[in-house]
Amino acid sequence: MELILEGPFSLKHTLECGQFFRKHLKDGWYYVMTKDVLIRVKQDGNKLIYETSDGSNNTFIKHFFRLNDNLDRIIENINKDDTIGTAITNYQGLRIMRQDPWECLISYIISARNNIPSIERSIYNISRKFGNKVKLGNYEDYSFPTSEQLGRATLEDLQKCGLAFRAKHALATIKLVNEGFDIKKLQNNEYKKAKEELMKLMGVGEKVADCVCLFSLEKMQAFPVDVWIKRFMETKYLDGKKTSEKKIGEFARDYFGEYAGYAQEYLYHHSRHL
DNA sequence: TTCCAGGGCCGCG
DNA sequence: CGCGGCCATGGA
Repeated sequence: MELILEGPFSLKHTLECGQFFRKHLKDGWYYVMTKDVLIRVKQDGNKLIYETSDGSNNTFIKHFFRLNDNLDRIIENINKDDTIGTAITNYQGLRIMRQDPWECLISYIISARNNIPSIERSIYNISRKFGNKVKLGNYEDYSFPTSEQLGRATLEDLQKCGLAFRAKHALATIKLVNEGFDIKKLQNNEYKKAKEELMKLMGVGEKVADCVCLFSLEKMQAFPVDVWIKRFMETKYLDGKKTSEKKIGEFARDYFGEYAGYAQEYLYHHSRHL
């Protein structure tokens, strides 16, 4: 199938900026696994050419890649100085994606004090072990396990999948969700309230909560502060002074405004390629 | 060998 | 509240 892009979009920058863990580039196609849908997609100028495992069409693709966001207006909003200006120029068309809240939550609990290849491997392992096989042509992947499916996992299972010390965090959160903690419903709350509720979960602190808010709960002012963004912000925006993650987040939301999360993703990607 | 990874929890002052 | 120690594992 084919989708004509109406605003700026870069599939490459969007998928490779680090926000999303389940993608694989093969023979010029990106294979993207989200929830229980496998997508094969590539970009040709202002066109997206794609196929989905369940027949999902343009509406789904637009939703997933936030193609309805007015990116020109957002960029105009956050383009406050030369530092972010450079990042914006380098990664034109980068968009925040709209991930599934449950998948995003578990993924970022796994991300704690971890590196990206290892995070990707752990997520793949739990999907293979507890999810369902999904096929697209001769390519195979596994759906992200539902909370019910992950509810069958033991601590040892999760450790074998490579979660290490994060296994007990994940297990406690899985249990709470299965007891009725509704993540998706937090979309209806204000940013601060949604974040506060998320932080009641095991393995979810400031940073993970901000990632879940930004990538899956429509909170575009969330500004996740990890080690990379912390160093970069201290150097470029805070006069080289050591500053707490909390204060960096507060500064960024105040400085960049309601789309601070977009600013964060451009700066994060930029900071990792210096 | 040592250091680090898209941190969070816990105990302490 | 803010701080330091600790948590497991693989790769550079």
